[in-house]
Amino acid sequence: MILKRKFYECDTLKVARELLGCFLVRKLDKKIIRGIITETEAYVGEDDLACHASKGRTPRTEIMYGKAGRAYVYMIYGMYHCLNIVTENKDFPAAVLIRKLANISELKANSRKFKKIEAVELNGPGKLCKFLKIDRKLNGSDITKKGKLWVASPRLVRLGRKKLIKKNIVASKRIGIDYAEHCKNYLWRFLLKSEK
DNA sequence: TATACGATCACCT
DNA sequence: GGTGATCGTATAC
Repeated sequence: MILKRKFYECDTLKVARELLGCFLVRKLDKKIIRGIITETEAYVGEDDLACHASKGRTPRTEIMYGKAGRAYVYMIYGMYHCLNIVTENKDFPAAVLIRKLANISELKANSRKFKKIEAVELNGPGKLCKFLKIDRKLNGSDITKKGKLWVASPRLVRLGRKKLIKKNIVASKRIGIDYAEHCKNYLWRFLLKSEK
């Protein structure tokens, strides 16, 4: 089931946690690629010095002030892109950075089922965007509709998987934000431990 | 117009 | 542990 706008319109830390275990799905010309989200980070409001919106509204951060459930994609270090999903209410800037995907699989045009791609590991926002061909053309696109990019909950959620995931979430400090003063110590990075 | 630097990654020692 | 690649963005002039 595709995640609806309402899912993203609430507390960013909650959304960051609940995205763990969900599928990120990318539709390309000739195939669909998906993976399970296993690492996220929350960036919340102008008071969060690590959040791009800490400097207020700019052309770049405007998307974070918009409605929830849309993609915020930006270029970093001149060579990589990062994918975020906008959360919370209009005019409150917040988003969840998608950092890692596991169990990458693809559905080819002439096939009926997803096939796991063993060789690929998308551990890191830059690598993830590169493999899924996510760049700034997708900035602002609606994640709550089956277009080029969306998020779906795993089928087993109703059978108790949700509780299992909750028990396996680890919180830690966010990566690469040493400049963010006291905010760098917030435990706003969430990882899904291996369920083995 | 000029400059400094980053929500990264691969490669080096 | 450290560094370079590479360019959009914010900020200073």
